[in-house]
Amino acid sequence: MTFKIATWNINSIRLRIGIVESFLKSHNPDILCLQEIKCQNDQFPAKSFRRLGYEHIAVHGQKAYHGVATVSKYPIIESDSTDYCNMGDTRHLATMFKAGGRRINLHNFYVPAGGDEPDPDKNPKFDHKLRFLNEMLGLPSDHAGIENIMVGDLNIAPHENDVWSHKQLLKVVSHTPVETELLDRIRDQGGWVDLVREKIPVEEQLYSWWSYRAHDWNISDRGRRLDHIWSSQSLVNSLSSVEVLREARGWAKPSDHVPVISTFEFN
DNA sequence: ATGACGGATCTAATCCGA
Repeated sequence: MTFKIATWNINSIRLRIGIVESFLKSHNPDILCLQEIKCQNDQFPAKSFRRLGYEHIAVHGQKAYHGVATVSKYPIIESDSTDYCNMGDTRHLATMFKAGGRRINLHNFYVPAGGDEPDPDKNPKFDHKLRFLNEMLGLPSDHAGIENIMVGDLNIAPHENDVWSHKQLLKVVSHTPVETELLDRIRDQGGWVDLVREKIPVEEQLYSWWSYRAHDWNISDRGRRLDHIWSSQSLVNSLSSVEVLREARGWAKPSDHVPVISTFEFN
């Protein structure tokens, strides 16, 4: 039984449903987790997904900002969202799947970006980001017989080779030590494994986001790896491949993020 | 200075992203 899971910060699902459809046709994931859908639940283009065989849909949207959705070819046994920081915003969606004898809970996250100034006393957005991450510290990868996968836009590039210039980004939100160390603690305390770096050596530069503001994103290549797929240690042996779809940044009217894909083989 | 842009909304000018 194959579980091919993709995550993609789409930056408006209504604007980009066309490239999402072509991505689904060309790469055929079983499950797609979206962030920044930027619409309310009843505005989500569910019919487009159903037409392509994604009959199981969980949406947690809001007007204009944020919003996460998980669409699947496999049945979603249950879904649930947690309101991190009690802000009433839509940044988390958990969906439960059965895979053979396993029960797998898939977390779809959109962690706050954190604004410009990396100082929680001066910048409430950075304070929000740190409080959100601190609440994620309690999240176990393996609990009561349920194995977990975590995907999404975590808005942190943890390693030196996850950014185009480690030195130049040390004081830039997304790569400051307070953020990267907190993300390491979330991973280690929860027993999570960074699946993308299991397959693509940390010595290689790897990005999943490039700014819209660059003159030529591909030539300047000043990217960051903000989008992640983690799982419990118990699922690592079932991981067959990962892919970061860099080419998607060059598609017509692209998102500034590209899909990140992991494939599991369960027996 | 990566930031020389691109979303959604109160369709004009503003807020937001990272």
